[in-house]
Amino acid sequence: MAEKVTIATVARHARVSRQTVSNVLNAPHIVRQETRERVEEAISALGYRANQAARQMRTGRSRLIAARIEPTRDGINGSVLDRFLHGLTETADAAGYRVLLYTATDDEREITTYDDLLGTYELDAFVLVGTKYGDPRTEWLADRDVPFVTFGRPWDALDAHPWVDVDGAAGTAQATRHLLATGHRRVAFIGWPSGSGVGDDRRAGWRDALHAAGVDPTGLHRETEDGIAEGERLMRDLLGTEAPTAVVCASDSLALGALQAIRGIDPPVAVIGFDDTPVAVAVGLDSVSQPLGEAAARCVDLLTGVLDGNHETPTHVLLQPSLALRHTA
Amino acid sequence: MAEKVTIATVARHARVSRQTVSNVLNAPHIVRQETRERVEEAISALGYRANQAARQMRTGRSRLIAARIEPTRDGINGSVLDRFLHGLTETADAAGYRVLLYTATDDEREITTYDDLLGTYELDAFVLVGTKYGDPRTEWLADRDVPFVTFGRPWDALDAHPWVDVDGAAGTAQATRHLLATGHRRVAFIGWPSGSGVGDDRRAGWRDALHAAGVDPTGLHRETEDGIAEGERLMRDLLGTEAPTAVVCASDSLALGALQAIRGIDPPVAVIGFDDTPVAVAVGLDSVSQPLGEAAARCVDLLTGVLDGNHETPTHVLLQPSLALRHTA
DNA sequence: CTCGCCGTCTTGAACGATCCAATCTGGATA
DNA sequence: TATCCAGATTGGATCGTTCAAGACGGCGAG
Repeated sequence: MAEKVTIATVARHARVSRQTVSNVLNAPHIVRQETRERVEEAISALGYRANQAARQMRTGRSRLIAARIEPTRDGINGSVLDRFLHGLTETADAAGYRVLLYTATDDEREITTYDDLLGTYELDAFVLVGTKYGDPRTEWLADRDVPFVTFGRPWDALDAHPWVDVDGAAGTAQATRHLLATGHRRVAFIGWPSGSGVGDDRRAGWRDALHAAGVDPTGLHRETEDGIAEGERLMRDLLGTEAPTAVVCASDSLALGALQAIRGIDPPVAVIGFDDTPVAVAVGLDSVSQPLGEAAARCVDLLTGVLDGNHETPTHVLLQPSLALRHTA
Repeated sequence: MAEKVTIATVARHARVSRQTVSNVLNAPHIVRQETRERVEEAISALGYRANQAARQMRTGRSRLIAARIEPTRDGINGSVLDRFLHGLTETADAAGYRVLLYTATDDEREITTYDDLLGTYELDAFVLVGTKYGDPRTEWLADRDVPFVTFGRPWDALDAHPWVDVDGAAGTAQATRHLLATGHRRVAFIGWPSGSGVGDDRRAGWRDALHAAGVDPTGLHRETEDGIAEGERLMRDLLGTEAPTAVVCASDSLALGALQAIRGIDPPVAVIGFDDTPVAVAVGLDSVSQPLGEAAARCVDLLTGVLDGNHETPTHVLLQPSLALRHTA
């Protein structure tokens, strides 16, 4: 077992002082080129790697970003988080940061966890996925000047903190326009009850697209909690009245339920879901696809912007979704 | 902003020395009860938290465990990892460890990443998900005496290193027995080509269960790469010959394909998948369910056993899966 | 010629915890 | 009263890095 290679080993090897080695790493421009090259040579020859703990102790920065991994709620939508996390890890890596996972069963515990992570690990930043109106977590973090980004807009105060989001309204609008373009007029919408920012946004996209096309949306929409069974129930309900010929859903779960409700109906009712989850891919359901990798990358961009003191970076990013067309619309 | 609370602050507050505070934290039994209580009181009054970087610098241990998050291969099976990671985070947390994510596109890069993580962050251990025959990664880690556990057996040398796995053969056997018990005789199997430990294991479970029931499995099995389209193709192929009345599949992807192939056939062919992914839940597919939370917990157990020098813990854990019955069988 | 400045490099101290060896305390024993 | 001992406590050194301040030589301006 070779002994540990520290900055002192490198310094000895390159016949300079510790500080000069440190400067080569952290402020290369103040070191003369010839010296710099000698040091860099020594670094790679010895396989030196800066010890993060020691660095952290001095600078107070851990180069660690915390992200929450949730208890796989629905199962269907859980995979969105999975893809987001992967993107986050990849981009953070490239920026010299690492992603630390944490979980919590409720908001209060989550805040305790923040305290813990900050206190013992000195985390640099947090990434929150999904926030609600008046979220206590963002408030807590903001109060303490802890850098953080949310994936999802703070609907009640868009300028409260940095965020990255996908334009849900644009997604449902795009889906609706696609259906209109293929000849449908009675395009329905199955979504969530009013009050959730995300749900309202997605419904608005559908409504606006219909209005723009001169179609009256009255009677063409239903609201419910998320879930396959609920989607099926509401779709049957829609079919019972003046049946729509197509439907846009606020989630793949709802869309999957709708698909089950229309089985066997001819001509087939077109269905478009939201999130492009693996389930949608599996059953060939058309769906609005969120650019999750891109979203994760932007989260990291925003954070590094704040962390590296670059205040010129924008603090809000709204990404455009795309339509994954298969064969249900 | 209150100034930082260090071990010295606590010591002053409790009118003892730093070392005594440290002893209260790391070796409580050698401190007189009265003193200990005074120190503990000071700790909670001041909200003191041991600084991990400082501790790590002295002890060389980071209390960090690395886990890989993969690029969501299939999408369907990706969610298995998601659930596993959640369990890992939760259990590690309880044991005083944190989970750090990493990714890599290929084995070579992954090993470079190990080197990096060990060098700069001094990671305590690794959790690998899925290993192949003669995996270079496990070899590299073992060579350097880095503690690690795999979720998935090293099929070529079961004693090579600690592992946790789910008994796939038991799962397919259970599925097969269930089908036999409900009156099926011609129970087919759609799996992966020979050579993958996991695939061979799952096929063996089916075959053994048939043998035990006195059913000849000849002509009742097909092999292919994973995927929905492949599952559908092979199911049609099976139907073309002496049609089976039920089929057990090595994955939910294959099972989903099989389901599409048998649509409209009466009496319906029973289908059972493997992994109990969200897709299976969504479409009501019966599936063999792996106890992922339990598996993650056991991984942490094994690691802490090694890390805390407790050599009496077992090094292999084989868990039993269960059958999630819905309505396709 | 001297002074100050700049670029380059070096030295000592500090971050907050743990380990080690030395010291203190109080009670039992000679 | 002096001695000893075990248990509890203390101060100093240390981990590897960065920060702050200073040293050194050369150069241009006064």
